[in-house]
Amino acid sequence: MPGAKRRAEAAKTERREQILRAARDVFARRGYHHATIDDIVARAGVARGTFYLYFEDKRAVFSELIDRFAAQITQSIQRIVTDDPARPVVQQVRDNIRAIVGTCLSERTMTKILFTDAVGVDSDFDRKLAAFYESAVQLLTESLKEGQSLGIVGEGEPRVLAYLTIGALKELLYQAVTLGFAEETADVLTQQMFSFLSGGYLRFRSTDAPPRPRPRPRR
Amino acid sequence: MPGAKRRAEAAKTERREQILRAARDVFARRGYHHATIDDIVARAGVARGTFYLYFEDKRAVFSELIDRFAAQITQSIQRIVTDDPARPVVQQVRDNIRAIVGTCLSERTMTKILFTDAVGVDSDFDRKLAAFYESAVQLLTESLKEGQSLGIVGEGEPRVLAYLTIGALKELLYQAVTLGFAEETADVLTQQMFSFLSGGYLRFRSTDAPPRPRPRPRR
DNA sequence: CCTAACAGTGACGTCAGCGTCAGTCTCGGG
DNA sequence: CCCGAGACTGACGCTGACGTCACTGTTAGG
Repeated sequence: MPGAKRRAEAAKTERREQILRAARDVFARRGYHHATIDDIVARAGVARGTFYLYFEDKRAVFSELIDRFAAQITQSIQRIVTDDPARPVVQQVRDNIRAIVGTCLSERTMTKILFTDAVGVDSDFDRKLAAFYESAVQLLTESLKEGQSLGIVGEGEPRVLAYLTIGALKELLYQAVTLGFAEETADVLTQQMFSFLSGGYLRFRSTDAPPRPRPRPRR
Repeated sequence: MPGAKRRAEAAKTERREQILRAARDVFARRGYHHATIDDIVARAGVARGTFYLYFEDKRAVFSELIDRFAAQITQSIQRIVTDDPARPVVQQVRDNIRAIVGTCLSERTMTKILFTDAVGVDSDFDRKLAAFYESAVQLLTESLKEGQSLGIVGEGEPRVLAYLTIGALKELLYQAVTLGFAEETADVLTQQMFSFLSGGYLRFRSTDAPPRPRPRPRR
């Protein structure tokens, strides 16, 4: 029977997933460093030895979880194109923010893990993560540079702007997930983030402030 | 001799400091979780037992380091007053940003530790830290509300704005410290942060964007 | 029905890091 | 000069988590 092999294959994959899910929950609850293999196998309902049939060690499961989540986020971001009149850049920017917010709100557990435990696991892992992070910063920096030359992005060191942007977004997402905001708030958060990027919030009568547009009263 | 006792006292304090410094350096190099008591005493040049004469355990040293640093940051922030014509609010905001940036740049090691290791130490410690963090958010949120009623701060949920602000600042500081920016860049960073808060950076012809001021061309 | 292949098990030996404490050293007061 | 208080030391025993491996259970093919 050729189906037998296939069924066995599927069962193995499912077991793997089962362990991954258990690990994810345990990491979220106890934090990477306090989580033990025993916690994970207990949660997954398998024996200690079984874990080692599927993963090298704790670090390996963690790594796989993060890799998947990182890929999920990366996928949700669309590179911005400036030559499509049907899709204004504003909308594309908004869509990207929205997509990231949506992904994080639908994967709260992983979001929390990514933001609280991913740093300090291991120096190798830290390097890998830093590389991923750097590529995100790089992408945004490039986009900002391009935006500046198109007059869509204001003056300022692009890389610094990228840090500020990512930092703000990270914090917003972290809090949203931690405080348990409903998934429906995604649009509101996107709006707030977008408006923050568009105009900041400080409004001074342009005295000694740097050359910047003065706000007009609403409407 | 009454001075004898005092000298002994001073020696003890100095020893304590010596261990604290060693611990700080070890935490920065290896991260909280990978740092061992042996690492710390080796660096401090004292025996294992001595450590326990001064601190309960690893967590206690760490806690003291963080407490001191948190106090240092808290001190550097001045509550904003709106009724002193000699000190415009703009300047006070700027000064606060500048003070925080300055503190973090002059205490790079602690800044790095605070941002990378402080979360996930221990659930008690996490709670303490969350409380400190919350008080900062609270303070900023209140200020923003007040600012809104004075027309200095634009519309938006104050608490969300607080998260965005703190997130941006955190990331900026973390990167500045990690990438080893010179202390002289403090003013530049302050300027960038301030200008980010003042006007964001996205500039769109006001088509479908939310009601916001349209940028005037510079000068 | 038998058995080989293989997934799953969990008791076991190992070890890193911890906190202790009996003993040593130092130094100031008598 | 001697003694005792107290700072300091580091070898020691303990523990909790790890990864292994000899064994057990299951199932498909003969």
